[in-house]
Amino acid sequence: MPPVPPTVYLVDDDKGILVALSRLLGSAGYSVEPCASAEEFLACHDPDVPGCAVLDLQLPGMDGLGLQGSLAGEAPGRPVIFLTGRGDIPASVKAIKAGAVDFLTKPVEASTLLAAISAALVHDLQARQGASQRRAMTERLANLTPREREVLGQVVAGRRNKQIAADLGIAEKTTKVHRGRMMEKMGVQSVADLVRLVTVHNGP
Amino acid sequence: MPPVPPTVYLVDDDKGILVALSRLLGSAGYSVEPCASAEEFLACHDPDVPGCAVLDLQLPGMDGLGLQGSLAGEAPGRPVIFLTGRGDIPASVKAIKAGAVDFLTKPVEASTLLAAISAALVHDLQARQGASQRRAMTERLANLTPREREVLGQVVAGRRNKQIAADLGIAEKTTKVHRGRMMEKMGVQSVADLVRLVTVHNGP
DNA sequence: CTCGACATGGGACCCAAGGCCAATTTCCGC
DNA sequence: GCGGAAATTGGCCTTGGGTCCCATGTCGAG
Repeated sequence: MPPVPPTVYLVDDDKGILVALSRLLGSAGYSVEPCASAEEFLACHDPDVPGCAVLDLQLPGMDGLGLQGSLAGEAPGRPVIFLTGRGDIPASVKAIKAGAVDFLTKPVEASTLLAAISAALVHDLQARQGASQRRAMTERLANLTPREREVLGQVVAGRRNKQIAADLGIAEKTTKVHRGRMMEKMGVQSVADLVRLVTVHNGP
Repeated sequence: MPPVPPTVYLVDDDKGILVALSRLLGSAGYSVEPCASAEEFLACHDPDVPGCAVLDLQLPGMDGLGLQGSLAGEAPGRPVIFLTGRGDIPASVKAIKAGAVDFLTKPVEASTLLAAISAALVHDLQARQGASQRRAMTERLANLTPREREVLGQVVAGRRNKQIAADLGIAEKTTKVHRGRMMEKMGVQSVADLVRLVTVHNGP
């Protein structure tokens, strides 16, 4: 449906699996990127493309969990689904705790894998939207002068202009000026909106 | 250290396990509540006691995952650790996804179990603190009159007194009265504090 | 040196918020 | 029906927030 179909990165050292899954996912409408190793995946991986990763646990070089760790370092974290033949419980627990969307075992039902991928893509979309909002926020923050940022903090903390002025050692009039320009640059009309903006940004 | 030591609920149909773990956890300073079945556990379970639950997967009657589901329905959700002999990967994935703190397999290292319990107790403590704050908030909300609640919503939304008055079809003066009493009852001095209070309450 | 961004404020003015005092109406429970 | 809580509104005054115009001073880039 979207103009840019989501990409599923397949990472497995078994060529047969790679071919079979590529066919399955391709016919499901996904763009597929098959890789035989973590290194190969990292080389062709574009964090800006929406999609998810389906990883085997056993890989030459860096293993699946290690790759998941690398991926988690980036933002927005690419959603990961594990698909492995010889997984054990500790590995599955570790993977899910580290944020994996699912942990499946071979052989896998096509419907199961597709459902997991669908869920992962939902996660990815939401993560991207959140990241986009956070970027916009960071940008607006960057346009503030140091003084305006200080005033922002105090306003969000619920301080009065008079108190802020006393804290900063300036006239109340001046804080009004900074405050007004800050509200303008942040694109909000009310303290309520400002607080929501800031807490949403710093929270998740 | 705390005057009321946290309780660890042990649910396992193997008497030997129950005895052995009771001894281990008792000597670690925990209060222990051994149960042979989900039903027995639910009967002696007091949600108000701080602590966590260590569940086997296979139980007579309701199984571990079912029990976890029941527990999740309550608030604050009692933290659950699974400890099982014949667990499989899908069960472990399901358990962790459903919020289990950990999923361990028998035989378990004492240090592993104790670490998991320690983590679970941290979760429990934080959940209790959050629930306590939410209760306090709900109580304050309950003390508001219907009108005050309406005004609360509009104020948090950043509306002006004049707009609120127009929306409610009343005089601006009246909204000021409601607003003042609402701020008083909510125990906040500024709109910023109010917004934080409300969003923290409705968020997590 | 000049320009622009930043910080600083004074004066005037307007609107918003809130406190104080007083009043009416409505509805509920005893 | 009476007491009381809730909702409603008025007037009056103070404080707070926000805007406009204007002015000064610093500092770094060009």
